[in-house]
Amino acid sequence: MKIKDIASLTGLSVATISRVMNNHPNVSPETREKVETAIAETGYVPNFLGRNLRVSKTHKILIILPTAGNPFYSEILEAIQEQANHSEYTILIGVTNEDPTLENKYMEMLTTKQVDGAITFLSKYDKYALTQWASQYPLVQCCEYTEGAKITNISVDNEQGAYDAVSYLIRKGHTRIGAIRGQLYFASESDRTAGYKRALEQAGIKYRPEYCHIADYTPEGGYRGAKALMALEEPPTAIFGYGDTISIGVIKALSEMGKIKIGRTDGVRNVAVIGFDDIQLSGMLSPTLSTVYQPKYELGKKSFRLLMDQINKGSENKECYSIKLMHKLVIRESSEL
Amino acid sequence: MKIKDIASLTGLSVATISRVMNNHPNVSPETREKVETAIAETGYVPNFLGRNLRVSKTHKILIILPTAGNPFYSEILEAIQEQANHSEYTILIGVTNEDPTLENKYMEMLTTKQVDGAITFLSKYDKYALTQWASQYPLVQCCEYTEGAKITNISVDNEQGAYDAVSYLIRKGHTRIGAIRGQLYFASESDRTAGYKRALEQAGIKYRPEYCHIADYTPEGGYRGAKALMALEEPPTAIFGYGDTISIGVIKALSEMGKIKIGRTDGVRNVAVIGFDDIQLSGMLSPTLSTVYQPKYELGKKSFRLLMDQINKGSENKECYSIKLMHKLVIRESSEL
DNA sequence: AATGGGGTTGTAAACGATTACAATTCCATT
DNA sequence: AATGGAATTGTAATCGTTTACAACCCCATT
Repeated sequence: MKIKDIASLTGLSVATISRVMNNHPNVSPETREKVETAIAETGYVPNFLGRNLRVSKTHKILIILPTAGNPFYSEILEAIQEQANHSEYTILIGVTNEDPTLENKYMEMLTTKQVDGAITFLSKYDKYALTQWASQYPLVQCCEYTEGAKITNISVDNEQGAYDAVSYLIRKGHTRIGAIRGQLYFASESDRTAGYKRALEQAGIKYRPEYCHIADYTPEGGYRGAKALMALEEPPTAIFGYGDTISIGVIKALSEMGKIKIGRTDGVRNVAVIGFDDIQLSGMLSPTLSTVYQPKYELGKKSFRLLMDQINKGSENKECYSIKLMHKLVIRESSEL
Repeated sequence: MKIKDIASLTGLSVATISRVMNNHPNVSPETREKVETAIAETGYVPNFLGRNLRVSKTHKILIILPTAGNPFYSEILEAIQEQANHSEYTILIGVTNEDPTLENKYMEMLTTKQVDGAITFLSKYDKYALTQWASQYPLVQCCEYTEGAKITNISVDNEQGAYDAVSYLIRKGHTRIGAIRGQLYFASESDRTAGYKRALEQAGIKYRPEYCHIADYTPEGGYRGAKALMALEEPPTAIFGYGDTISIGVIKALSEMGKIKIGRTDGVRNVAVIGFDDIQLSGMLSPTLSTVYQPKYELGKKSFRLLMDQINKGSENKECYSIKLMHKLVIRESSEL
């Protein structure tokens, strides 16, 4: 069942059928009526392969994620989805697992016209390559940025967020503050490390490399990281996790070791924990997790909007925006016990 | 830059270029060489819109999810992604939020040839409509099934899983067992309820409707559900959550109310909690969550394989399979304190 | 009655690839 | 030298739409 069939069925031309399908104004009410009943009777739906080729649009956008498991991304994704549902766009998801081959494969979907644009959550691109991509295709970078690349990006101020978190711990009297960071893969990470160091420095605390542990952005990573930190000769009295998923594991490890206890009465001091992201789960842990809030809904919504602007604008006027949204330190129990 | 450009550049015909692109055997080594260098020099990549129309394939498959936030789905998705990465297929994700309009919109992507097949995680379809879809397009139903529909589906035995969990609680001496279920939307839910009832009945415990609370599949849902159950005149001594995300909230609520305490010494009996799914987080809670394990990796992998079989098989031989994978009761701390 | 113009419809050329089928070349065989 | 057949290449149709342009009809105006 194709447009031609409807044409012969109604005795009209394919052009007219097409006009009805696309709500073109110049169709007489009678023919429109006739065509619509024919469509309804036959259950005809247009083939997008033909349409897409003709108009050179796919109405699909690609979301490139480093990993599928992190709830932080899921929550942003949810916001993007919501926006997409209100538009005529469908989202496609590509997970790279930090495999450069896959990263390229997904970017190539732009050149091969499989998608109209992309939102990437990666940052370790070559800045020249990235600028090149961004100049040719609708593309926005979310939660990350690549130093020196000309591309629209949107994120929080990770340096300041980390600074705020660590400064808070210092104000609470901590001087031995551990950190559990990711695999050095993201710009957001370097920034958080910079903020961590700045806070220490400002308080006159010297930075100790052994306090900065490298792990996955997973509870398991945080769990192992915390165990390692606490095994040091002089273990930290507070641990800053670079993601809530990490801090979940930190809390688990500390609880297990008796370094965290709710309603403690034995006089021992609990190890303080602070995270980053503020995923939904954070309020549901015991103890609830203090963390740096990222406006995930806005990050997702705005990314989508920025991408749509680029898509609709066409190739002229290719200016790039670099947008910072506000983070917020959220104090719950884990830093207060 | 299109195939024609490469053709004129090399002085060959488009057919030959196409043959080189698709590794057809009948191309002389010299021309192949010549074409390949031309392609490399110009950076030509084929336009998939043209190709897709011609071969009537998109190399995309759609995953239809009820919600984006549940880590249970994320973990299955991860498995599907892994499979897809090894194939030439890309996955597209549609989240319905239980909006029937969206459900239809996504299913229509099959008829409009936007995707080659779909994996759906929904169950409340009209069985005739679903049979109709499944007979016309590659389609598999994952984690759910629709009674009476002819469609390939794969899931665990939810009835037996719930039965095992509740029976275990009964063996541990509990007789007042609460349940927190979802919004009556999934077949898996009805099945779990059936298993819950069967276990009670077999032990001679009468089913009390007020013990069966309805909530969202979220920590917040579980949190509120647990508070409601504990507010009953005769509160339950154990709570079975229909998903780990629910049970996370249950644990939170109970901890807050002092109904769960790790290393309790006051002689009070803790309320037991058990979940369903076994998401990665479950081992990272305090207390760790006892639950019914679902083989998420296999569910994802097998779904993808089953879909590929259908896609590759074409329209002939449309037989449906109904596959049950094994669940497993995983006992951790939350049921043992 | 001729003219002009708005509204409606049709004709046919795209879009960029793949692929039957036909045509050509090249060699070995007779 | 003529023939046949395999290997290679080219021609042109095709996939299902959209859309510029042409064509037509109908009616009001002159």
